[in-house]
Amino acid sequence: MDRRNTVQKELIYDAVMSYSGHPSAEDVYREISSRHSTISKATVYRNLSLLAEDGKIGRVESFANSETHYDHRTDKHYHGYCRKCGKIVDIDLSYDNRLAEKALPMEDGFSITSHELIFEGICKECREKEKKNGTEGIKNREESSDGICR
Amino acid sequence: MDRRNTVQKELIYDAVMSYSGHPSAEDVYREISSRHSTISKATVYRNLSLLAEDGKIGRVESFANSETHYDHRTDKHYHGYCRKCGKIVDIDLSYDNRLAEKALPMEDGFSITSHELIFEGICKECREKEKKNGTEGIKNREESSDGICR
DNA sequence: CTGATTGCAAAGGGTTTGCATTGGA
DNA sequence: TCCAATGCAAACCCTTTGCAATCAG
Repeated sequence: MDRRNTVQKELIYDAVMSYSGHPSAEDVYREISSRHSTISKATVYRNLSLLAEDGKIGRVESFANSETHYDHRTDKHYHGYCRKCGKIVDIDLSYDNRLAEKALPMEDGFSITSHELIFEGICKECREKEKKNGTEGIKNREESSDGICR
Repeated sequence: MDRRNTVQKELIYDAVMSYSGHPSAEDVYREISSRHSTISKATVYRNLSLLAEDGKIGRVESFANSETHYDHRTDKHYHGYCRKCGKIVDIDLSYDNRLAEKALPMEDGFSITSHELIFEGICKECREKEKKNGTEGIKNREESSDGICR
């Protein structure tokens, strides 16, 4: 099952690499379809998976039932997750391989291969919004559809 | 918006507390509906959310687009996640509050409130299955529907 | 040529929601 | 009484899949 190069794959790769942040499949699709209007969402999903599998781009596993995000960085590092708008940010904390060695699964035979460390919090924009309208709710992810907090 | 006690809420709470492991909403629903056949899935989802919000039960945030799992433990601790069947296991590694202090968000104004550390790996049952039929695929989660690996 | 890749639309899973009804405080 | 909680079904979001057509190697 050898890989072939297609215009679409190229476009998708370029979109991720040039994206300042951590785009979701939807973000990549939106970005590309403005110019290449015939691209299909399925193609975007398929290629993001392939590219991540091949280590060409990074994948930020989804958290709390949100979307999967992709990353132009391919080195292991940690992420922060805004609990209001779902935005992903990079965290400056060196990746600690020894963590997996220290961890003892409490079930016989479970073997650890890697780890993910996610810092939950709130981003600047969402905190300011919270202050303004006194919103307390923890899931106003829809408020972010104005595009500001992404 | 004060909370009321209902038979259903009680049943759901009891199901989580007596479950050996980390049940999903589906697990809880299946467990209860065998006796209380009229309970609705929506009620299970709603109550699991309320109970977790009130800190009566724990919630294990979903990982890699799998289901959300719940926990009879309410103290902060880490989990392992089987990449083949999605099973959740407890990890014996003391919860490190200082991790959040050491982490520096690379975006201005992002404030961290907590963290999740997930150890990815493979459980005993899935490893043995892999050996047997030489399956290499990383997403045979359907194989677990036989109920063994949960 | 040949089979990997595409676009489309339909299906999938996990979860949430609208609404009339029920029932706890 | 009154509003939170229920059951049901439909809607929801994100993602995957089946299929015939296309296109890279």
